[in-house]
Amino acid sequence: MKIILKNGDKLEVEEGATCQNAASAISEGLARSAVAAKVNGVLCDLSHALNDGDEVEIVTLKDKEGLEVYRHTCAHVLAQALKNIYPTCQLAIGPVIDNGFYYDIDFNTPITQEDFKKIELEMEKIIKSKTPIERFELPREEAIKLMKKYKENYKVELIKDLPEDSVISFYKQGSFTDLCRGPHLPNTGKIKAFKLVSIAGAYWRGNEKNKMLTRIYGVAFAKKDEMDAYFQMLEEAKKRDHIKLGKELKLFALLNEGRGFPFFLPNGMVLKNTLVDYWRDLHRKEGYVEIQTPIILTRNLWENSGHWDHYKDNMYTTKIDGEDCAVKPMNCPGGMLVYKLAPHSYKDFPLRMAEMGLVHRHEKSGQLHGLFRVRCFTQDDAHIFMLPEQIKDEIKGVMQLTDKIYNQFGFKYKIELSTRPENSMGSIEDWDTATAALKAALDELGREYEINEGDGAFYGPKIDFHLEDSIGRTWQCGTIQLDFQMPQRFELDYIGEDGLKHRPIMIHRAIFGSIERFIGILIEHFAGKFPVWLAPTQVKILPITDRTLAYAKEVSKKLIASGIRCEVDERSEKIGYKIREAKMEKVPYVLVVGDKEAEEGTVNVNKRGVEEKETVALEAFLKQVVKEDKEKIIF
RNA sequence: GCUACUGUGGCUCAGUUGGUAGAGCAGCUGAUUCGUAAUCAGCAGGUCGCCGGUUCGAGUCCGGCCAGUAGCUCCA
Repeated sequence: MKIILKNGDKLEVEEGATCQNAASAISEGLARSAVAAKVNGVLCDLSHALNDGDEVEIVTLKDKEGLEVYRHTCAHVLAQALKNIYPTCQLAIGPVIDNGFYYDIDFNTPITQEDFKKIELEMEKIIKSKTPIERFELPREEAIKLMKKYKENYKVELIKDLPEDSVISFYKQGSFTDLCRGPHLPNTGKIKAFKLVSIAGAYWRGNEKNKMLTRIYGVAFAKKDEMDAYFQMLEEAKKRDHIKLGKELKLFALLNEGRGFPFFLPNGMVLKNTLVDYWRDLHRKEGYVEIQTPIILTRNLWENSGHWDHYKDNMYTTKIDGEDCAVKPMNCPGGMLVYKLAPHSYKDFPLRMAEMGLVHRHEKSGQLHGLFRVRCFTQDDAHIFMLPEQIKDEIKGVMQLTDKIYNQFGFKYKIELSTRPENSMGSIEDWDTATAALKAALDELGREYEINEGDGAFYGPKIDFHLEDSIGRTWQCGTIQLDFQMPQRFELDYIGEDGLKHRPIMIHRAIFGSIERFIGILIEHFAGKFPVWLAPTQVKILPITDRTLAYAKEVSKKLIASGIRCEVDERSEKIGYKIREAKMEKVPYVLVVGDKEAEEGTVNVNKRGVEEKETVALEAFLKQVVKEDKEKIIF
């Protein structure tokens, strides 16, 4: 028998010995840390039998796949523990997810988080027993019989969905057997760090018409300290929660009187307006024109756009003079009407039409969440009308603009390209040209991207941007979508060079996505410590005694005249108290002014996040803060 | 919408086995004029999410509703 063993360094060790399975092959190769093996490129158990000439690769907990095997085994240990404690519960599915696993179970007695301790103890017991995990296979009918014997109705249903002639694999650990594709750890003792974290309802097979099962979530890591780091990250995320900070920093309010409709308070309004100003300035420079279309429009428009048929449940409707109307859930139809106001020539293209549009959508109550999911929000929409040969350059332009904006906030991001789905509209040629143009734009810019085959909207291919915030979470924000539907439904046209009518190519794109949501992300990304140009209050001036109040006001006057958002704390409090408060408000610059400063015409600068304070001439400080505001510097 | 949990003054929370609410911060008034994360004193502020039930009596027990949170589903 000849086995070729590859370790992490791709060092090849040839073994002429008698390796029966992957485990023994690997043990010859000095790889104790193996949790699974790849035999000829296929992930399998360490117990997998080998044939002459097989190539075996070690999979450890450092590999993504290894960690998945580990977490999957955790799910089985959870299932076994549950069966031990609640013998009549029925198992559904127990897959691996980011950071851990879950198991969906049909309990006949309600369970709560308080039961976790008991379950975890049972899991510990199973882990300590180091029970071997063995794989066995059965023909389909036998498999169904076995699961019927165990009264696992969900498993029976799962097997019945598999092809007639398939061989079904099971994994057995002690008295517990579960239907599973595998692979798994060689024994339960390999699990070092896990914790059950939450409980939730989940529909069987994700369909809301089916029975709701109980889902138990757990996390699992190769080492205890990795798990600790994970929980630390969660703590940090909790501190940054935008709903909490929004309240503390008086940015916005969520009230019972307007569920899903956020109130923006003065501080939050500064954020919003600053973002909009920034957006407007950039778009003007990029050759966009700006429009505004009405919030309420008549039913026939929405019928024409297709929304009345397909989106009505999410739309707020009303009657005006007896005529059905709807509040816009999207800006496109209004934009189409603007396009149609006048005939267009190919010479008008590319026509870039932007709209900061306020849209309303009736989201179901359980889906609302802070500023992340609301019922009214502002989209930084734009529609670009163009010739087919302009697609590539326009996409490039939008990509570069997007890049500029995301960099402004220090976001890293990932790009996804979604291609034609099955139920697409428009000709295959159109899709091919458009998709090729999107690819060409990405390639020419040298951007890395993932392709989501068949994941485009039915009306066109799209590019999505996923932001990564300062603690590693990702958010879908920007999108560039080609739309073959709207121009057709609204019969848009232009006169080409040939004097004939043609249908324009149209994209819609958004970079922030929703201003409200983007603000929520920014709050969490910066943990409320906004860069100078965004900070609601940029400078707070603290007079040490009432004697220096006049000087403080003079300083403030100068700053305000230079366009800086500045406040004076006029209260007769001690300086320590004022400092504390200003710091908690996360103001970027706190200026302390006492007799000394008043006399010299200086300010004592306390920069956020910097321990050392410095006393500088007022003019010098003014120059610096104005520069930071204008140049939108991030720190 | 579904499942689980939560809901006490502006905020953060306490409230014992059911005996008609308590603190700190913030606010207001007064004193203090002080050099880098809380000066002192006083005052005011709540029909305990809403509705109903059990009880002599409910913030506390039961039911319904509303809202929030974690998920699920949804986001043409």
